[in-house]
Amino acid sequence: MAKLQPVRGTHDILPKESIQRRHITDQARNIAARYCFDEINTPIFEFTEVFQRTLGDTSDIVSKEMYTFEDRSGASLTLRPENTAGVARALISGGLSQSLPLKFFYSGPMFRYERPQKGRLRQFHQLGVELLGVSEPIGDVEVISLGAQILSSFDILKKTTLEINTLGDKASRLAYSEAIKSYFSNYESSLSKDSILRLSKNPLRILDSKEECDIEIIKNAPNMNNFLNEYSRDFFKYVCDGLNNLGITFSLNSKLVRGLDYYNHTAFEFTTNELGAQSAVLAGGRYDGLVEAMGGSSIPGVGWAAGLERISLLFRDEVIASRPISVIPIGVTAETEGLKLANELRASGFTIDIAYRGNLSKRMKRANKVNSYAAIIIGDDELNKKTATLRNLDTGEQQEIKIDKISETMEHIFPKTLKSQHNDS
RNA sequence: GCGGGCGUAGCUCAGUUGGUUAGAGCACCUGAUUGUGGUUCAGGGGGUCGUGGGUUCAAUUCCCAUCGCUCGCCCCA
Repeated sequence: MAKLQPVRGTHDILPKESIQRRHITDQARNIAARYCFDEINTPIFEFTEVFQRTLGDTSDIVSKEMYTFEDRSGASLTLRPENTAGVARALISGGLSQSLPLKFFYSGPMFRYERPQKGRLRQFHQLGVELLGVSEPIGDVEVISLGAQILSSFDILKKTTLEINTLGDKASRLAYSEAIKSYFSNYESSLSKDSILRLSKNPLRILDSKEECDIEIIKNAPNMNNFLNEYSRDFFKYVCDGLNNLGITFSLNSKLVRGLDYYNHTAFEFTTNELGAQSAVLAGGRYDGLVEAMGGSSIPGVGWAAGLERISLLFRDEVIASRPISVIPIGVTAETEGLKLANELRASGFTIDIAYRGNLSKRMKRANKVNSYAAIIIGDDELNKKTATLRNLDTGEQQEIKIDKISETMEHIFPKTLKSQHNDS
């Protein structure tokens, strides 16, 4: 339809899907809370610099995927393409570094100007965690285990594979980067266009390439392991041992480099092959240099982000929608009484839908359509007797109840579990 | 940014080798049932056939362009 459409790569999240989304974020937030990660909310836009400086000019995100615009004062702003930079900025601008270590959970929309496809949108949603101020590898282990726990709670951990790698510390990474650079320089004429560019800007990224011509050359490239210094090697060993200790299975993937410049040491991805071209469900790593690069003091960090849409695609269980009680007034006086009654019941915790229009039959149909488990009918007969007719829509049983005692009576007839059955997520 | 596939009712889709008023199922509305839902039956509304142009006596159908969706490349959650 050439009518009003949402902007490309954006979607309306209708009630049915919203219920599922809320369930996912609520559950993730609760589990993160058990690890003592507290929720943080940062603005969805920042000064462009915040992302430019931290993600690195060579990253695809900065070079071609950011939603950047000028506001009325001429400042360059950018819709956040990810949230780690925003959290790091909050840490610096809020002076939070006084109370390290800090553990944050977040969820919300992110924006990247990409070609939409399955599991990839221009406005998408991530939830994630950041652990700041812990340079020890135990932090990596806990953060990864939190991710595994969350995936497991949706019963989708089994659909994923945890891949991990180490990029080493700064010194190791630098040494390796040099070696890679000189190795690939020998084959410059055979490399893909992208990789030739990477050669000067960010040689490690060549290892990530999926181009036929590159893959041949990558096979014999120097291995990171040979360039790790002792500290980096011990660090990674601790992480691997830690995961084994917790019974978290993983596979080593030395090609796992990660797109963003600020990563060092541990890099990991929970991947799946059930999402078409997109494989990463939850991914992250350690970013010890980030806060400093942004102008703060040297504060280490490790964290991950998960794609809500991707989790949602894997997590197919129907989340049960709410079941209300329908209040069905017939006649003007009954409507007045019905509104009062509905509000009283809502105040005591019941979920009430009012059937607005039509004769009794129509309003009963409405009650059935919204899946009510009971109907409270008020008409002239009832008004005269100051009662209401309560009909159980599952059994068809019907009884008269006194209007002035309706809340207590209802609480008595319907147990708490029924009353709030949809409010538990 | 680059490639492939697809655009017919709110949804899922049929259809036309170019030819009167374009179909089905589901959904929606009305009635059978003026105070009793789910099932059933009868009827009804809803389409500029994505948009613009071209070819033709005639285009939803063929051609071109464009927009959108979708899948993939790249990259990422």
